[in-house]
Amino acid sequence: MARKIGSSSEITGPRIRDAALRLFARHGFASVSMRQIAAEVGVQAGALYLYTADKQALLFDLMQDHMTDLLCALQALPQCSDPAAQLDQFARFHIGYHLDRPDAVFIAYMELRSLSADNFAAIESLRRRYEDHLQGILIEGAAKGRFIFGDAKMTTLALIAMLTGVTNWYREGGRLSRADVQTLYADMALRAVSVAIE
Amino acid sequence: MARKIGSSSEITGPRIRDAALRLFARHGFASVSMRQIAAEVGVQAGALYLYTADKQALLFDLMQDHMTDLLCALQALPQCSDPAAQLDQFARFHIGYHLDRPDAVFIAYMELRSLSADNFAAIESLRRRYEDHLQGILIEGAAKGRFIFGDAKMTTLALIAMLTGVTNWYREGGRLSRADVQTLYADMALRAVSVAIE
DNA sequence: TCTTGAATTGAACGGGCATTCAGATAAGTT
DNA sequence: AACTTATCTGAATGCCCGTTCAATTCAAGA
Repeated sequence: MARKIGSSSEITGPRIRDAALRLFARHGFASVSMRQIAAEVGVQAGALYLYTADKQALLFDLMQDHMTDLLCALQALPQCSDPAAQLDQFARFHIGYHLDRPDAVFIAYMELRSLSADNFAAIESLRRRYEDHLQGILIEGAAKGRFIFGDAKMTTLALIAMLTGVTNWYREGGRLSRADVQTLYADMALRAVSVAIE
Repeated sequence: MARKIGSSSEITGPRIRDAALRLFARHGFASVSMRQIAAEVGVQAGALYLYTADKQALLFDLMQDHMTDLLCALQALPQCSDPAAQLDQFARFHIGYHLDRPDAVFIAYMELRSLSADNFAAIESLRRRYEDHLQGILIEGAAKGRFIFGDAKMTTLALIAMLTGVTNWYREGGRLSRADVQTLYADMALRAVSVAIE
């Protein structure tokens, strides 16, 4: 037997990417074999190579799409001029976006070292753009005298690490709701740069 | 040829653990082969099994020793009663300890999913004890009216994620000194729970 | 209905994997 | 110097890896 009934690239392609995303997130890129991904989709390993050049490209595409989508969604946020409102919005956005895509986020932070040098550089530059957005908010807030903090770059990285950490423990249906978590993290971020809350 | 000149378990044992620590941190547990570790030490792969039951035990021992040492060092800190001083001390300790052992820390946070179920539970329980220490400081500070925050458990995890994030970017000899970084992170932690700085 | 090309199989390739173990050699002890 | 024991080799075992490709079958347009 060869071509399967009901088969089409519009179905198999996304199914491969979904399976790879889930398996990479759960077990790690290096531990997942092409055969495992294929089995999840219900095809033979060879069929994967109609949809990706190789395993590395599969990982890179997943990461690049995630980062691109993230930057797009960030761009689409409504503008506001008050620094505290901007930081609050950023924190809520980051938490919400990350809680919606736990697997993609996990991969984007854990599998950087599985990328080839070129691919790593490409992803790092996208990530850098995201960080720069937050850093811009912090610097503007400091210039306007609304924020106080020690070092803009370090504070940026510390805040992003803090916010991203939510994916390590948050589970749907737990003690705290999504909105609770967004508020609590946003408030912590604001206080961390000396904005009084309540 | 068989036994090598100058060979002894007191030398080879630690060298194997050092090599494994460095290689696991750099390339990931799943990507590192026993042959690579052996080559780093200058010995054949079979010799590793005089020092570890298998590859999984090698990882587990590294992680367990790291967590045990961390808890020991935490215990050894001088006691103080002021909540703000306690949090400041904890933040400085965490940053300093983690900057001293980047490889061990990296493995302890990245390779949890490479552990067997039993080993994972053991490491998680050690990590839980560390988190509980910080949570105790936060709860006591809130009870004394010195700290304000939304939720103790969540704040604990957020602070630890923020502090641990330092290992992602700090490099010896960079723009900020070790002491700078400790001060900046400690101040952010304090502000995040509403303690006024300066 | 026939033809074309998209989709997939299944086998094969060369290689690396963790782990085991009999045999060999050096270190240490008497 | 002789003996014991700790240490290590090197080959072997059985398995899984990523990737390729000729052959095959289905879908869809003419």
